[in-house]
Amino acid sequence: MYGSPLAMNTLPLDDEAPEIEKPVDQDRKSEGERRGRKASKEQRRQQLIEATIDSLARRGYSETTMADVADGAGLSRGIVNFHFESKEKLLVATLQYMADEYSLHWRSALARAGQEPADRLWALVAADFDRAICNKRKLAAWCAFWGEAKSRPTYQALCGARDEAYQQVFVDLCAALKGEGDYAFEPKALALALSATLEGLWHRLMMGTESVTRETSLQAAAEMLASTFPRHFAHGASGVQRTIPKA
Amino acid sequence: MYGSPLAMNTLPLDDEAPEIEKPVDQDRKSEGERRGRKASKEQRRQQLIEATIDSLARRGYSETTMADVADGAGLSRGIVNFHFESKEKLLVATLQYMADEYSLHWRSALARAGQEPADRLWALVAADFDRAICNKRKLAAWCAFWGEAKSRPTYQALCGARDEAYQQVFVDLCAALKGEGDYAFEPKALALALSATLEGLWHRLMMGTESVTRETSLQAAAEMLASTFPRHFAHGASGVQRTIPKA
DNA sequence: CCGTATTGAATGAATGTTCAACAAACGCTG
DNA sequence: CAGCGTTTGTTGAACATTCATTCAATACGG
Repeated sequence: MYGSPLAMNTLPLDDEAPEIEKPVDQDRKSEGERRGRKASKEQRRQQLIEATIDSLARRGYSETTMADVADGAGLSRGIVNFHFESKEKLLVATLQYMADEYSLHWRSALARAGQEPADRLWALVAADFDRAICNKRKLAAWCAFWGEAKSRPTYQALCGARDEAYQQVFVDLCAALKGEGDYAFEPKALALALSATLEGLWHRLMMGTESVTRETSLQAAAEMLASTFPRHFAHGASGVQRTIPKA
Repeated sequence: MYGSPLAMNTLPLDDEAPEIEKPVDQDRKSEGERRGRKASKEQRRQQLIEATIDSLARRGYSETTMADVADGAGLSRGIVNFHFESKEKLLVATLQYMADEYSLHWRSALARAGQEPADRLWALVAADFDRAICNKRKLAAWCAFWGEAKSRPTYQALCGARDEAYQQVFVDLCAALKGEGDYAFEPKALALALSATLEGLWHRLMMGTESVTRETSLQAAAEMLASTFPRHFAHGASGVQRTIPKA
């Protein structure tokens, strides 16, 4: 793993106009100012991975070249083949990094949530729209990989960021809420629908068209929760008012 | 437009194991047997577009080559540049074809549905999981384009298959159902969540991992509808039992 | 026999990879 | 601490490959 920075301020959503550029430089600068020659092996790898994410976001998978990555990192052409054996390996390492970061992110959010199933579910949903994870740069990179995943087993395995473990958490939470609220749904099916909703909102967010922002996406997810679990969540514009603290 | 074949049997869902190969040959054979030399300009274009979808599904966007498309169509190398000016134009035409087909499909489903908002909403949802539209081949091709869409305005415009018109239909139906059932949700937000759910389920379906099939996806969507509109839909394994025919 | 569709080889550009040369840090010895 | 060899990181040019595009020759249909 490459020391993923998890800032994770869970709620302050604001506009994301300058998000494509800023976080990159931020990260680069803060991560040890030594650019010239020093910088450990891991730091160089990290630097190249960030440049790869940049390139993927800016030019898409098919137009991401080794030269572009190297230029983006401010290094020479041959350097990538030194730290990563090949382009393929660089891309796999990049995807691995993003998958690790995502996984760590939702697990961390879950760990910090309370014991109430409703709180935990909300924590998961909110985490998905956290700026650290959910910004145009990262979403675009994810989408670039998704596009290639079907024809590449290696990607396919890693692209299941919302993997089986994640899915199982949703199923368990849905089942718990069903018990508390006497709902009629089938937990497994509903859990699939819920996590698919988050994925779909990500997708809409990434496409960027329309006026879909992180705020409207989170609000849409909140409406869905309020409709699905009326005894646990209430409809409301900003965030979600919990209705029943205890079953 | 290229004469999209809309079979559209709305409900008979079965396993989709042989779907990747079969429909292609089916289409090709049925569309006028003349392969050798005849075949009108439009037919050749259609044939090449189908071969392009094949290649996108089989190899992904970045590995789709003109040679592969030509081979897949059983024609020579230079032929694509004759019927389409360039690779870029071929891909745009392919995406255009798929977008037209998708748009026609849901509009047609809506046209055949009754006047009841609940019926119409269900028709839209079911249409999304129709075999004609929702099979591994087409989904993989869609995903290939999605991956490149963010960095290409041309694709981005066409990739909004679930476009503003589609979204507006959802909003209107949600608003109508809200009036009928005295629900508390905000129609615009909920409509976004609903259409995102469909998109997310497509995504899951395409990734192919897990045991997500067209049946389980449709069931998940049905659970969601039943939870969201309890006065219009009932929970049930196969399909959806409508509860209130009239408001 | 004319026009049009089709072929397949040639061409040139783009790009991943290799590698010999170079430079900086490190360790060792006197 | 100075000197020196070794290891390790870095560079940029050369190379080989892949691939879209072009085009002269060809074959078919009307």
